[in-house]
Amino acid sequence: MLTIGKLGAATGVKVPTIRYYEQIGLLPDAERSSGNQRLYGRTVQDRLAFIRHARELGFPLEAIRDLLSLSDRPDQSCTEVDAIAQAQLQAVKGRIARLHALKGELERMIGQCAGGSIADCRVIEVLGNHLHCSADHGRDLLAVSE
Amino acid sequence: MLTIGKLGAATGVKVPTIRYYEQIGLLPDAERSSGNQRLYGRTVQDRLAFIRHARELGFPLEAIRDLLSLSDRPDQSCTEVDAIAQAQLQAVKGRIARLHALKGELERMIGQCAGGSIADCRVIEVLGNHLHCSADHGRDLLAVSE
DNA sequence: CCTAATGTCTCTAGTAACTATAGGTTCAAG
DNA sequence: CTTGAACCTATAGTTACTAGAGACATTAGG
Repeated sequence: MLTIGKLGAATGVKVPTIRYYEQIGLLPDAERSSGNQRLYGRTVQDRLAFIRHARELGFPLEAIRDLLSLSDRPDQSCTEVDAIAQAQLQAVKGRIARLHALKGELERMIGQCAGGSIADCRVIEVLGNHLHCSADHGRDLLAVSE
Repeated sequence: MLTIGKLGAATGVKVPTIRYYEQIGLLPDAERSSGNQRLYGRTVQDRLAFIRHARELGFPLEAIRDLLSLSDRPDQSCTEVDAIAQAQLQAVKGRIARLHALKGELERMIGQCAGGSIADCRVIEVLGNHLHCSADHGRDLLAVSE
């Protein structure tokens, strides 16, 4: 059995975050030692590793809650799980494309900045102009959960 | 001159968000009509469009504040400008790298989810297993602020 | 065994960046 | 001139944590 600190070290999740996950019901209420300290077994460690990993991949906690409840009913189709992952992938692809465009603008700005004033800087103009922008202005799935 | 609703429609920013941006000083205090309603001109519209796009790209409001300060003071010395731009460029590069790793991970997960039942679905297993993961666990993949 | 350091406990409050609600005012169409 | 949409302020709620205070538990060294 691990204390909360050991569990945090083992999974890379901070101690207050573990307590927070318990509080919102993402982890079960922990067993307690004689001195009222939380104790964790392998099951909870695996569950927390899953949460950690899913969070790193940008899944919001509610999506993770869904995934965890789905995995408790392993006979159902994984279409729903796949859909969540697909949505995340689309959002990520869009972000990469837009960040590449911005990277180019910043690099050009830094180059131009070598000798002059920034009056010529086009970064703000470009970002402010829809015509120069490849973004789809629909809802950004990742924007919510960061 | 646009009302706040028209401005929101023109830029894709919700009305309460515009008022919030004014409140935190990201937008200037708006002109008011005789009936105390906010009125906006082209300058503020451009500024808000810039904020919208920068937010889509994941920049925190404080970074956007920095970027805007460049356009607010176009005579600013190039040294300071260069430092801010370089910092933003580094942030963008880091985000691209992490998003790229994330993209690969999601694609692999989806590839392994062949549409069967959850019992066979690799997505959940992959998410729980660090050994299948190429992500850098030292840092939050999606962390926005550097 | 005692002590000091570290770890853990609960609770509250703070953060970013909004979003929603309540209760009132103004504007534009019919 | 009325009606309904859009606007106003102010407050509170959201997500996913993070930080702090003050008290109890555990562990390593002497």
